[in-house]
Amino acid sequence: MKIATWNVNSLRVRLPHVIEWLTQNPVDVLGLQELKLQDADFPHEAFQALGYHVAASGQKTYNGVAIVSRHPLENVTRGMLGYEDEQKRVIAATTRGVRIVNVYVPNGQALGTDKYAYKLDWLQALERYLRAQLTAYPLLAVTGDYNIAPAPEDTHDPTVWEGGILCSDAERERLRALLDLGLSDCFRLFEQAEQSFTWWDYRAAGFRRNLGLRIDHVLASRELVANCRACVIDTAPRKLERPSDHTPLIAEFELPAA
DNA sequence: ATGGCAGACCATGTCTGA
Repeated sequence: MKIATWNVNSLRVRLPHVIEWLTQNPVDVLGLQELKLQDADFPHEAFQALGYHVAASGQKTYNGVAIVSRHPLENVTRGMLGYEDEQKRVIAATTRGVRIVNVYVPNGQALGTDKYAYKLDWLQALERYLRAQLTAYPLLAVTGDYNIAPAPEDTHDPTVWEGGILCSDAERERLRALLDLGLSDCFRLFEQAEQSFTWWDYRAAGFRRNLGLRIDHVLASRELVANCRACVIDTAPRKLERPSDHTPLIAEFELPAA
């Protein structure tokens, strides 16, 4: 079972890329973030035509998440129970016995801002939410744009990023708390090339110069991670005309017989 | 030292992103 994540930065603009990518990479599950469109405008037909099922939670202009799945989606939920939030950042569903939680973690803008406080509060709510999800669903994958680089080596230049937004101690502690629930960062289960990133700034030729960050992750529960066979970044879509600033990350699992 | 690009919106500038 292949489970992928991709922040598309406007599904309206990126739909051709997503459809082409799914055609070339027929993953079982794809978590999308930053749809930037309302549910009424979600392009269901394009995914149906490829044989995919979709559950979405969108809003106008900002945020928005969806789960695209080759197999039917069950027990779809939107948002985090007990955490009121106008911003559409969480969607979850079960497919083939695996619980998928797909998240778009707040950016946080800058340390000390209201948005930063919201990010830290939101991450605490995510911890509570995932603790409950793990209890109910031992086979759990959490896909998403976490907007946190876990360690200095997940930035192109620690002297630029360390201590700042996406790399502050408080953010990393919140991510660590998620891992401490019994989740693993699938990417680091395997030997990887140095300077491996999932996001590059549009400005200053960031991608060409590989000035990136690794901020998109697939976390897997103990029961699921035992069956993880690979985790790779696909930089191909970042090379296309009018790309998203993020590129897909794919984790592959050998599932125990149902 | 700063901004640099991209997307959305009752747009011709402003907000947000990371």
